[in-house]
Amino acid sequence: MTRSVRIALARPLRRLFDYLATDQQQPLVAGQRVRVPFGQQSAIGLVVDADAEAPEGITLKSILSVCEHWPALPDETRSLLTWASNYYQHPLGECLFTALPPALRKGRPAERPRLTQWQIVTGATATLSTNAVRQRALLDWLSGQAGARETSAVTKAGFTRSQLKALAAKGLVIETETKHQESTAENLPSPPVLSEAQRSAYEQLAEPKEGFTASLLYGITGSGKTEIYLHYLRQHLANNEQALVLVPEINLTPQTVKRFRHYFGERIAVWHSALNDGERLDTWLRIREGAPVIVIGTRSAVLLPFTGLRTIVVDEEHDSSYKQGEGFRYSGRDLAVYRAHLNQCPIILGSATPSLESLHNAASGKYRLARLEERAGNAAPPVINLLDIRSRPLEGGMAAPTIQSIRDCLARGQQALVFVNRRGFAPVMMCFDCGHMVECPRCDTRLTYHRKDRAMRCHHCDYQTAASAQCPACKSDAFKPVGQGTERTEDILMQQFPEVPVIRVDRDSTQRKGSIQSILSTVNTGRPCILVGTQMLAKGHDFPNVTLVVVINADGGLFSVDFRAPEQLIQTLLQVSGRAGRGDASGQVIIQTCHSDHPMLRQLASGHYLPLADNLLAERSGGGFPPFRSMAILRAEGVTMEDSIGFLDHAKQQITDTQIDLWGPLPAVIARRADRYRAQLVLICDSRTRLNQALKSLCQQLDQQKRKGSLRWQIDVDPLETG
DNA sequence: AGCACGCCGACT
DNA sequence: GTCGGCGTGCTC
Repeated sequence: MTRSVRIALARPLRRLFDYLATDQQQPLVAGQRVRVPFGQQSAIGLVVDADAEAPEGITLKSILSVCEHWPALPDETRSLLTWASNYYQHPLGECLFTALPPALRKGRPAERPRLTQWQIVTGATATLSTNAVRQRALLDWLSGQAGARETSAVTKAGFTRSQLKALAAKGLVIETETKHQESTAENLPSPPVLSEAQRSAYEQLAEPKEGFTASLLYGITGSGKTEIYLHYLRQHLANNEQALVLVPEINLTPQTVKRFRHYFGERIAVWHSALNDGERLDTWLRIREGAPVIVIGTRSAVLLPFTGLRTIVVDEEHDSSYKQGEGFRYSGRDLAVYRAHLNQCPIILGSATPSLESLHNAASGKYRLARLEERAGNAAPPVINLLDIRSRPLEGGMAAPTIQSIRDCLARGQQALVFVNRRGFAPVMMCFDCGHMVECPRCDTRLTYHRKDRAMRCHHCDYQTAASAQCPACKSDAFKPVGQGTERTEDILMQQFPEVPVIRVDRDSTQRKGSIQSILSTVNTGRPCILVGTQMLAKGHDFPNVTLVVVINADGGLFSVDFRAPEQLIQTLLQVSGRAGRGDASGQVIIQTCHSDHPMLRQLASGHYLPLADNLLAERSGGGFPPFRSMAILRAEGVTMEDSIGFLDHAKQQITDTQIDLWGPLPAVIARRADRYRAQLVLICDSRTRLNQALKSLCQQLDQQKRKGSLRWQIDVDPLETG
């Protein structure tokens, strides 16, 4: 019986490949990177099993080379991904490779990029030409620095690599290489003192000596959860141990990092999508080497190669950005819980509006619950008012009492925040004579209007076209945008309040003007102003002088087809309400609605999340939805709807377990996207294990069967969106 | 995913 | 008569 090496490749294939190890090579171990021949080319592979039984009837090829003599992926990370591959039914190779930084995926050496420093050459005589303005400035800046500075420090000061190179060529500065070293014993301040309420919540958290324990930290907005995390890390993390702090994309701001650096200095490592390949490789290897880092990162940080992970924190655990929306559709939060389990270490899940999943786990005793229901400092909880806007005239989406409240707020010298709940809402172009709306030629969507560049765009594909002044159907001039996009509201506010700045914060305005920080500099002065915006305003940012929050339209999520919509609506409304009155002045919230008698909204006005969540959980239980049952969706996308539905019907027949309920197949809510027709089959089951088994065998069968090449399918386990 | 092989339209 | 379109099949 011959032996072979089983290898995973970064290909969307639900299978592994076997190779022969050459004699002169050292014995391989799982997790090692190798280069192997694959088809007509070569590829980087990861060893999954170094001593497998060779398959019969195939002539195996030999491994070409070994990238390094140690496993790039440590055992624990590999276990995590192997589990995830099985749980999410995603090919193992693709799962393993998403945990490698791009440089290592491409076969680059696993070495930390050189750390170069630059310093002035004393006594250099070369002269700079008078037009070398930036080089002159750089030279001045460098001579003002004590000793050599790293390249990153130079670029942070506003200079460029090419300016450095130019000065080096003239012999005016010199480049030196230094070694990476973990800084030792910095003199760092103790975390801020905890309040009575914070201390009591802190004491309810599990301690590391208890092994794997998940704690759900329910702390209302403004209660100071971050201070609790800081204390916990300081108290329980030894100097040689690693920790992971997951945060939603939007919350990973320079301020957040600065706050952690203040208390943990150079131990803090940051991981997010904006890092370049060099930075990714450097941070990744630092973690792989076992440096005692505290990583603050977004979703993908849960896949980093820790070897001494002892504490995990997931902040805003309910946040939907923890779920990857395509490809390897993992939940960063759920993988974090599994990872804590693998490491037998504690995990803290924090939120002001915990997910129903986590609350359910707390209720069933799987998680322990720590409650923090007092705001830090002097801040009182905001008062929430429902304003019924039925048969009230609106201007830019706002009723007269709303505008009056904004006026009063500004008159008191305070700031107002106007939140446009635009989930599924955008300004579309409509003809007021014939009612014509412009649709995307490739999708079942309407084009949205963007005033900045007078363009109409599809939010679901890359289609765009110039906006016309007349209705394309009847040539009427009454062709205008309708809806309550932020732009319309901004207009009206500027008309009504010409004396104060109106600051719009949404994806458009932040992309155009750079960082959200610069946009918010006006807000930070504390002077009266109005913030108008979408989701972005609801989380993360602290606006001490905002005392009034207006929600333009709360009703979007009340009657949605998506079973998660009510939960998301409540979470968003409470999160945005939490922006009001975080300083000394108390806050007020106005929620405009056409359903002020809706029980859910009435309960929301009391400001308490947990009773609301209980009711929502009861509804989920009654309807047989998650978290009481497990759900997965099989999605298909083909050239015609018949192809997609036909494929799903066929798949449906292959699911033999009668304990699995099958809903559909049905066309997706947006049935046509980029000229492809989408449909889905929902699978739901009491037992997660049974569902997993069924999905596994379904995948196997579907992989084997021939089908139209144009048909694509995918599985989404624990889907967030069921449209 | 990539790549090759394989059959049908507009071009030097 | 060829170049190239992308449908189909294979990769240890």
